Amino acid sequence: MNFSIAEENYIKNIYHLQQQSELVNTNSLAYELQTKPASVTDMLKKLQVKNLLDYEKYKGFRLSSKGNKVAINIVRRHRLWEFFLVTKLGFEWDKVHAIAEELEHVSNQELIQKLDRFLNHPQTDPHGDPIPDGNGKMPVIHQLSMADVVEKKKVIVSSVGNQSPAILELLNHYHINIGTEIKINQRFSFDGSIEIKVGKYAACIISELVAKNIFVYHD
Amino acid sequence: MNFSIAEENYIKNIYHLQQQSELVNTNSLAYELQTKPASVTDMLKKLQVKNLLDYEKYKGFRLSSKGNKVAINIVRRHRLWEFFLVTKLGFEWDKVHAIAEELEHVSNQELIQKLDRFLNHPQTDPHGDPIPDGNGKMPVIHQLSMADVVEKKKVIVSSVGNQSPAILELLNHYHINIGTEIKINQRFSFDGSIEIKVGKYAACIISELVAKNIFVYHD
DNA sequence: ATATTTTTTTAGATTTGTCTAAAAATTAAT
DNA sequence: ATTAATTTTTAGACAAATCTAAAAAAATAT
Ligand SMILES: [Mn+2]
Ligand SMILES: [Mn+2]
Ligand SMILES: [Mn+2]
Ligand SMILES: [Mn+2]
Repeated sequence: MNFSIAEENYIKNIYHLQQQSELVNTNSLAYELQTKPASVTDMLKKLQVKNLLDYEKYKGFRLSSKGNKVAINIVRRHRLWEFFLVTKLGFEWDKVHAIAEELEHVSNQELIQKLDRFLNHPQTDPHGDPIPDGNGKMPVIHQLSMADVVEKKKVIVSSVGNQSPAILELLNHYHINIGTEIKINQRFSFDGSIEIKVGKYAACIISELVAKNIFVYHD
Repeated sequence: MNFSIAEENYIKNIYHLQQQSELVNTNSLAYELQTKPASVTDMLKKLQVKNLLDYEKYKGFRLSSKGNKVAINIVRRHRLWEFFLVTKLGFEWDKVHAIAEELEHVSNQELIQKLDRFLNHPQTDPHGDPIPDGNGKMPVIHQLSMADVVEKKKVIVSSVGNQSPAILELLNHYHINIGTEIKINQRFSFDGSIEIKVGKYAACIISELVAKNIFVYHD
């Protein structure tokens, strides 16, 4: 079955919202898609008719198992293209989302299968998110963003999302490299900054933006 | 300026039809786009309003200079993606057109510029067609398909569009390789087949399909 | 020159996806 | 338990892109 770009964008965003809460509501999906609640309701009906959605008026909605499969396939395409854009074309990690948002809708099975092989079956996209395989299976990722690590944990830097000279300069200043051990001391909710301790250096604070771009191994 | 997928498909196909005849007519464009003449007329008006088209009712139409620039840009994207699909992803030359037909509409300047660099600024697509540069300049191509060579001409094989074992087996049988000198004896209009003479072997006939896939240097 | 055929355009309808404004249902507050 | 606020849905309109059927213009044939 083939879906329109609009349908695919709805499906994918429902999928993402479901990662946070079992049932999705009209307003949050409208916000996510930058559209109006009335438009969402219209589309929900169409998706329900196509058996992609479990939906009861006024009661919220969730993807059906069929809808879930479709969603994971779109996510797969999106993340593979993001990986391609960063590793092959040399894009910065923060510039690829908008482009992948378009590329994900080129839905040719063989294209994605060949792209996956060309990229050597990557496990995570440039933001550290897992790339589902052709059967929809998500790889278990041990790597995660430092912005998501709990306090008091010791971690080891596995990769850096942003390859720009600007962040590399900053990481150098913090004495952070691939393999560096970092202890998360405390997270400040005001701006999402985190106090960390790197090796034997004095504790210091990194911004939320920096934390998001440092990926670490977790035990 | 940004154009819809439908608009881009119209613009590109008008461009291609113009290569054969200065003025384009409604029916042939409708045929090319697999749509109805009435739909074409509708779109022509829209393109005229956007200054992409010189159009007078009942008198045929052609792209404006602005429309031409847009068209060449779409052609550039299409051919770069085709080149990518064949050389990087390992597609057969005859499978890439439909996919490039979709990819060409992902219109991000930086994406195309980086793709071009990644591919090492290719001059021709897998079908031997020239790839315009970022300024719309078409490279002068000395290579052309044997299906386009005039009779009595001697040529040298430069490349083969189709890399499949099936055609390679056949070319082997004809004693044709890269660098082989071929004389075009006669073209038969019934099926587009061509009688050729390869080296000192007896003259033989190749099908139009084979001829289209043999690219040659021309003096 | 008139009639016939072909090409092109118009008129009006349809599908998809969107919107605003108003109504209905649900949830929260008094 | 009413009232008020929020959320969701409906009703009706609109733009883009398409279609069919009919009218108009141009090209061709007699
Ligand atoms: Mn998208
Ligand atoms: Mn991502
Ligand atoms: Mn296209
Ligand atoms: Mn081509």
